Amino acid sequence: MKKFIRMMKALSTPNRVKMMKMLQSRPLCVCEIKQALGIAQSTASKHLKILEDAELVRSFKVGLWVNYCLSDGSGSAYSASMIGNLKHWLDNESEIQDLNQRLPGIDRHDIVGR
Amino acid sequence: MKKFIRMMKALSTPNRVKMMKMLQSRPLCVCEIKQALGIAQSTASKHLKILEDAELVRSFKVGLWVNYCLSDGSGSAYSASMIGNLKHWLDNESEIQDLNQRLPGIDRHDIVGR
DNA sequence: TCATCATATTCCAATACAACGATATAAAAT
DNA sequence: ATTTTATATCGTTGTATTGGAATATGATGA
Repeated sequence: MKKFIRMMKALSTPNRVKMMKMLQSRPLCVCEIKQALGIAQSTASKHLKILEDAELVRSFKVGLWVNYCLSDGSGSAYSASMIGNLKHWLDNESEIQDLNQRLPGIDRHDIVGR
Repeated sequence: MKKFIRMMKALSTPNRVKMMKMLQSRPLCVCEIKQALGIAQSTASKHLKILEDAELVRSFKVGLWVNYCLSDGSGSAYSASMIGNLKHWLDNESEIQDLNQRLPGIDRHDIVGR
């Protein structure tokens, strides 16, 4: 039950759902996500940790960057199912379409400081 | 997006998830649910309203009682999917098994006052 | 009409959560 | 070694949520 609740809570906030939708396009680092959503870096980092704890996302370091990508779902049947559902859900939402449009123009190398 | 978030929030709390699992067995009135979960009547009523707003549950009056049952999902694709998933999810959880065991012994006619 | 019963609503306290700024950590580059 | 860069963590603040007690609503029955 705790795992299930953790997953549902993780996906109960627009910014975290948006992160999931963005990660469907490609792996992203924290600063790219912060940039795309217009939130503080600390906020982005904390949200990603919550998604990771829910096994919805995994991370791996590449030099200074930490890349986040969708989990393969092997850790939790609930998460696997939601990851799959989200692939085709919410695509018609203008908030998501706007994001998908901006995302290709966002590159970690172009992002200034904090 | 708002509908989706509303549904996820609705299912982000153990007591509301338990209500969904109980309603898989049979329609229940507020006092039966309050009894099964050991919570205040006002709390049960409020939770059920949240589930109803998320289109996970619907209600109909039968005399003084208000029966709650699972929604048929026609109102929201997200809710329909989650209602379906919940049918086979969480059945192994001891919290849910305990509930299912107690549920047959709970009858609205035997529940005293507030 | 008045009392009763099940439910809904309101009010309040306690807790949880999202967001930010500031600081700490850790890996590269100089 | 020191500085720079990306990320993580900490502390705080405002807001949302949960839960219960008290009260209101609405239907039924005497």
